[in-house]
Amino acid sequence: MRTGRPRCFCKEEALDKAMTVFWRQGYEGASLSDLTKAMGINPPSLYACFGSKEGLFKAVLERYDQRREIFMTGVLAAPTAAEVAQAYLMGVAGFVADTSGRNPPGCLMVQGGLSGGDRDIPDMLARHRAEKEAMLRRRFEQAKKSGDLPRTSDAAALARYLMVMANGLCVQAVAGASEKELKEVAVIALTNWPAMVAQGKKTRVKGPA
Amino acid sequence: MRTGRPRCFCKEEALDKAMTVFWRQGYEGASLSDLTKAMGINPPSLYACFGSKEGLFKAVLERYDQRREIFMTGVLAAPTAAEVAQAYLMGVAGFVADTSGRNPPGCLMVQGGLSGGDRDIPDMLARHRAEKEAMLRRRFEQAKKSGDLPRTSDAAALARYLMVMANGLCVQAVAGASEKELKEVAVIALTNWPAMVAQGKKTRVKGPA
DNA sequence: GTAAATCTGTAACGGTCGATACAGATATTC
DNA sequence: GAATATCTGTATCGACCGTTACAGATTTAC
Repeated sequence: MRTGRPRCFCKEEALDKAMTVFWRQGYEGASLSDLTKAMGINPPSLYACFGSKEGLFKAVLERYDQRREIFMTGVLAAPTAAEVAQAYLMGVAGFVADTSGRNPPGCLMVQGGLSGGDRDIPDMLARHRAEKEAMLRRRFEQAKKSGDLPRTSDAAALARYLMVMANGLCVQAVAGASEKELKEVAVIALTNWPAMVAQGKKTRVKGPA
Repeated sequence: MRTGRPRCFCKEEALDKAMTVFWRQGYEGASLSDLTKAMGINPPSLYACFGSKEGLFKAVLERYDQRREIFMTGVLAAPTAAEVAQAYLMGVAGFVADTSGRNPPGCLMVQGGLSGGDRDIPDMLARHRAEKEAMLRRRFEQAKKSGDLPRTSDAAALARYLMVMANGLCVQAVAGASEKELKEVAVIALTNWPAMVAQGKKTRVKGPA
């Protein structure tokens, strides 16, 4: 066992508290005093455990990823590409407009910071979002191979479309949109799945304007 | 004429310089020294002219609105609802991924700040985005009256869908997406317009899941 | 001309930022 | 027990934040 005085707080609980603050106020908007107050610890404890504010954020983001991994795994396991798309968008719509009060509105990967004094955090978040997009793209490529999606369809563009929708839902959610309103949008976005998957062909012919 | 020493800088040019800083770094990420440096003036000049950092931001946002008004007017003047949607999304896709280097990527109303230490600026920006959404909604309501859109279609949901897309495009743009990639997404989003406009009926019957 | 008004640059304000020095407390190791 | 290691709270660090006091410069009003 490790020597010295043991830690007086639960690391996971502290991360959850910090997550809420970053989620609601963004990386730059979350001050150290906001964080330590929410986490119920003093600055030296925070620094001993996480190294820096950025280190804390990275740990929070990792934990966030772990939580969302369950969701993504379920989504990708849907039997068809159409059902993947539906599960993803409806799931995101419900999640970002969470009415339970357990989470702030939106998504940490968006609300955490799109811009800032330097690009470190925005870039980090962009990489995490790109990773999710890549998961969807690979799932759609697999659907093309299995014949679920036509060969002409553009897996990358479809994944990007879903990601744009998801990010847009985050923006709308933090502006106060209700779960009902966001799910209406998700339904609209999913309505033309048949036309969408055929879009790859058109794109190849005439390209985007 | 006004008495006293005249101002040594052009107010409009200074606002444009400040706009770029807020656009790229967000409200909180833009420090006073960033702003005064970009504007080429000293703090007292800034405060005499704009009152405060928030006052400067409001003036910048007003100027931004003026610039975008030309775009929105053109979009709303399109003959059909389908063409309005196309003009809007393709226009936004081109704008937020601006390759000319004249503007930072994304949109001031999104990049300016989704979150923060307090909600003043995020709320202000949300109101401005909601205003644009309302313009689209009113245009679609008008299209319903003129028979361009079926009576069953949901003008509010269609406008919200376009807004979600536009905001998502901003997020994707600031993460480095190219104009080509964003326009591919816009094309996909517009592909199922006929199915989308009929969605209002479905929604009324079974509601969003 | 003189007075009044406004803008300018310098220089600094109090406050808060993220981050730490330090000493006391609490554990393991021997 | 003594030695060592780690965590804790207090109190504070220098840096930068948004903001402003002040004196000099430049204009109009009379």
